[in-house]
Amino acid sequence: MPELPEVETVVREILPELSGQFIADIDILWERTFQNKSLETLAGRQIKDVSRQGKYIIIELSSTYLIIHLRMTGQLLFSLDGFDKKHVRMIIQLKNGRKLYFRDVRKFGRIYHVDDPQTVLENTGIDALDEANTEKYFLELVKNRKLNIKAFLLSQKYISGVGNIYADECLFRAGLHPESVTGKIPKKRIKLLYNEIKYVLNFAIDNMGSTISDYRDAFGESGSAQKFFKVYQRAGQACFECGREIRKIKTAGRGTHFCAKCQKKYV
DNA sequence: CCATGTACCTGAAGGC
DNA sequence: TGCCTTCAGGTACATG
Repeated sequence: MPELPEVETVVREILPELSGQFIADIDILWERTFQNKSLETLAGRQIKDVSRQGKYIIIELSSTYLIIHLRMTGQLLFSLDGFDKKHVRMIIQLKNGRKLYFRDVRKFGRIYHVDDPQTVLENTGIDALDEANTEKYFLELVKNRKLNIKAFLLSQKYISGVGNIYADECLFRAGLHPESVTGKIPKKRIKLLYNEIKYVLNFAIDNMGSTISDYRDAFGESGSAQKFFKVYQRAGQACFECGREIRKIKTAGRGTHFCAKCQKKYV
């Protein structure tokens, strides 16, 4: 479920709440959620920082790390009045008495305990919104690749953070057909795509992410960026630009929404 | 290198 | 009502 804007929203919310606090204990309610690759204990450690790379949340502790991936239905939530504990897979208890709940209906999400973040992040590309993802860098990544552009965006090894919703929205705005061959797209249009990626992700962050069904922020609130989708989940409806019916196909194993008139296919 | 299918899981929605 | 299929903000892995 959550892509870069949703993860960023959660990180911004939990950073001030967790920073400087100490972990008292953890409860594991579904074994596979917690992937322990460290010999260090967690109890008693202080939280130094909370950051993000792509869709990974990185919690830096004194000399060790917790790295969280929400996958499809994961939620990181502080307990609130009327909090539904159903589907809670892990609980991080703080010494100040607060608890951070990891709720995850489909059980795909993971919390890794590692001493070196690279053991989890080694195959993850530069974050799409990182300053290091410059236009020049992006043009180099795209060069000579033969996979289709939707698969390129969904892969996390080139740039990270873009998922199925925002890939479709970015491609629409850039006027690019999702099955275009990456290396065959004119430079000018790649530059346009580069700018749309930054725009779409930042716009979604400004709107606290998108909520389709499961996504909630750390305080249980929905996002609102879904109100502005131009193609995602609009199959059969009229394109806002030209009126043609939005189509849905399967690309790179995922449902893919696009306008055949507005999005040009380069092969 | 790239495409496709499967696996991991639960639940909602649609067809009959 | 119920049974069956398909689909879902993700990713790892196996196979041509």
